[in-house]
Amino acid sequence: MDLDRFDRQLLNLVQQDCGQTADRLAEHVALSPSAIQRRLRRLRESGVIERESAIVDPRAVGRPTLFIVSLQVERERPDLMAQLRKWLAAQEHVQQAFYVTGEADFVLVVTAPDAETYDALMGRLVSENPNVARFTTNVAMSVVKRGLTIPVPLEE
Amino acid sequence: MDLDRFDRQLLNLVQQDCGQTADRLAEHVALSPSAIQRRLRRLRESGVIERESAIVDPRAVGRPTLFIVSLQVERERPDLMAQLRKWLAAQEHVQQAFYVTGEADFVLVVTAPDAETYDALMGRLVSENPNVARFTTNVAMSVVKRGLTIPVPLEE
DNA sequence: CCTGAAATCTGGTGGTC
DNA sequence: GACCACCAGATTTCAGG
Repeated sequence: MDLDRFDRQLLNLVQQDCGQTADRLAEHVALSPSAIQRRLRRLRESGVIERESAIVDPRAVGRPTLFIVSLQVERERPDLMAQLRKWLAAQEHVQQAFYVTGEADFVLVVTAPDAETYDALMGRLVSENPNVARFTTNVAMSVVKRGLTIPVPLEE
Repeated sequence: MDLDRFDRQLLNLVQQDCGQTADRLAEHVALSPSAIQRRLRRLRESGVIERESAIVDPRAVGRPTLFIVSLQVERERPDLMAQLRKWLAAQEHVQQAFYVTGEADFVLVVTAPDAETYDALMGRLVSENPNVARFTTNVAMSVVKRGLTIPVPLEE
């Protein structure tokens, strides 16, 4: 699917706020509201817009602590690697998981209400995934920025 | 602001999909649609729901590469620390930035269309922020999971 | 005071040019 | 891509618990 200038503008706007009406979006995109709606629908159906999600304040729901985890694994067994990926994806406390180059093999972003919950999770991680060699934890003392926004250039 | 069982259910649902109608949400929450709408509005106005955002597929917009960066700084100068935070928050390519304990001082998640763009950004990081001592980069080869969802327990 | 129900009104959907 | 008619959902108001 290729995106023209209008689609790109829409993507930038909708990443900031996907609750806006088409009329409101039309103030920025020089397109009629119905054209905007049709484009948004196409973007959703084609999977360019993966999901529309509410971002909640962690402090408000009593889940304040974020942990950044670097994970080293034994890479010999492809089946265990697949299992680990599945395991990570299934854990609700694991917000994000990346398979990376470098010293670490995976980098995780984990939320937990407290250190005990986090410890329990990591205990299960190592006991249920035999190819996990070791991990190091960084506790987030403050969140400087938080989002999944991807800047979309208007011209390719 | 304190949240009852219904609010907590709503937050979990709306983190998965904030485009749902109140009727649809009512199928899961045992509340009338109008009660749901009022609660959602309150959650937004009180800041429990910070933002509602579309999540776009990085591949679809030609910005496929994610970098995980560990940053070490000289911590002597509080003013420079504040400046660095501001700088990070202002960079559109910096999706996330955490101030952490441990070996690293900051962990960043950065998007870029290619390595050159990334290099240029990091060049500006060090030249415009004199207290940046060093950084190490991990390139994300694959994204196992990606989200900002916080599991909200129904009972406090 | 908060929840559920009815009426109004705004925004989204599909056809057509 | 814009215009128009139709319908679904959101907002407001009111009654009941």
